Amino acid sequence: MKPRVRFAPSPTGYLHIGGARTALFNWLYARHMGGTFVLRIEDTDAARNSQEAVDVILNGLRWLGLDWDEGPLTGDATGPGKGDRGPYFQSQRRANYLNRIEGLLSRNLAYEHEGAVKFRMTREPILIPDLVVGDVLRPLTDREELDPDFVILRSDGQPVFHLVNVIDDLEMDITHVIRGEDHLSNTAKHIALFKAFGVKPPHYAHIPLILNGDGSKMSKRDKGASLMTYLDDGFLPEAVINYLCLLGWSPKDNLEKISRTDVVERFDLPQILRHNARFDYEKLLWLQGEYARELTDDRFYELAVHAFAKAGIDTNKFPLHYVKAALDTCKGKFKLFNELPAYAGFYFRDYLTYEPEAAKKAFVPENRPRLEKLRDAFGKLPAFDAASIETALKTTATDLGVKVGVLIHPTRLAATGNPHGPSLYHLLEVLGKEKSVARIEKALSQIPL
RNA sequence: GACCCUAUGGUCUAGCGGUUAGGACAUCUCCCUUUCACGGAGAUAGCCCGGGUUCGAUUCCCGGUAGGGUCGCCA
Repeated sequence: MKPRVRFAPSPTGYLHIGGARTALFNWLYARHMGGTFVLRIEDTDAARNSQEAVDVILNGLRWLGLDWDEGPLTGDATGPGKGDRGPYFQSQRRANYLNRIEGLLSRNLAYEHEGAVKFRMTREPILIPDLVVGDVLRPLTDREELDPDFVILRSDGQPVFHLVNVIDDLEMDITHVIRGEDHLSNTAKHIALFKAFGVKPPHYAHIPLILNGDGSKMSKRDKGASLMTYLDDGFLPEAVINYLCLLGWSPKDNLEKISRTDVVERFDLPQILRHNARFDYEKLLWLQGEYARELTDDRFYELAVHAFAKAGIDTNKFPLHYVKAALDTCKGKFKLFNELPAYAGFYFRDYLTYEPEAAKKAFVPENRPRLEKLRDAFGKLPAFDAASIETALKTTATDLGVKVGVLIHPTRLAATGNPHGPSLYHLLEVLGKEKSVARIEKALSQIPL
């Protein structure tokens, strides 16, 4: 029998990076086994839920490329879904829950208490067989000893998480529950409920949690806790996916950069690690650089243009060949797309602000005659291509008796405003003779006499 | 407080009853180079502590410590 797994987030308005990894592991397992990946929205808390909050989840999963075989098609809880075990919003499944509760009440497995309904929890320790952790024997805690029974239907008429989660897993024929380790202890309750419904519980696989870089627990407030911050910062989904795969799972053969299809081929539950992992932003950045460098031109242009637009720079005002030529000088030189406007905005702006520290060093009186001579040399060039520019600059340096760096650094600053950037000769070629000379001219006006 | 899970360099990890404990990120040095990035060469750095089992434990067992989780009419 092919496994059926599910990702069952609650729409709170954001998608936790740990939740994204849970979704990823479920998706990987389904794809590896040829099973079914179900997306179910646990929106029982009506006051807190909204279509926008659901969209955050759907968009996050889509961005990562984690497609679901069954689940909602839109954020509308009453809207259409795909799959034959729907609806896939818990808010639409209320009748099922009430029926199940009736059943438990009639068999005296649950009872009313102060307007709520409580489940008669077994007093015996419960064995939780876990595919990652192994067999876990979970006895009652001291507080639970006092009152082991727990509420399954609130006095306001809302069924609680433990109940609806179990009922849906049961009715959706979920075979493997892959979820965060924070649910491990609660699994005893879930197993007891499955037994009360006369059904064998699914297989469980509890995966370790993701912690902050300093080892503290990652809460909503922590930077980087939300998946969308990575999208907003200009990360590539393939980099995020790759990194997430490496957190708590290992291909075991020293592979670091590994494609999604290779992971699908290798992924299995026993390889999941048992201990929590700290989120290493630097390593994610490294992977980002790896993937950014091998982007196809078309995708690179698209992401770059979008990044500029987000920063208020409309590249559509420039000829397409100019935009492409400008972007070509940047590819592989930066990592995050939201860094691009600062890195290469000079191509699309007329007024530059010079980086103060660099300007202090470069725009000094002794550089005035040097830049003047270089400006004249550039002005006389018949063809303003990178090779000619390089030759002209080197010849000028030789004539002046200085190292090329003496000319290069002030020229770069004059042309871009920054001490760092794309290859100088290539960026000047893209800017063209007129702009290049004009920018040197402008820089000369900055130099004190 | 009780219960549960976990423990290899700073971080992610591989590994094993006997290994020069492997890789990656980060850090440092050097090379390449117009800057940055890339690439190349090298360096620093690790088996949480204490018992036990064993000829021999990083590896197996127990205890401690530390981190994380759970014990809600939150999910």
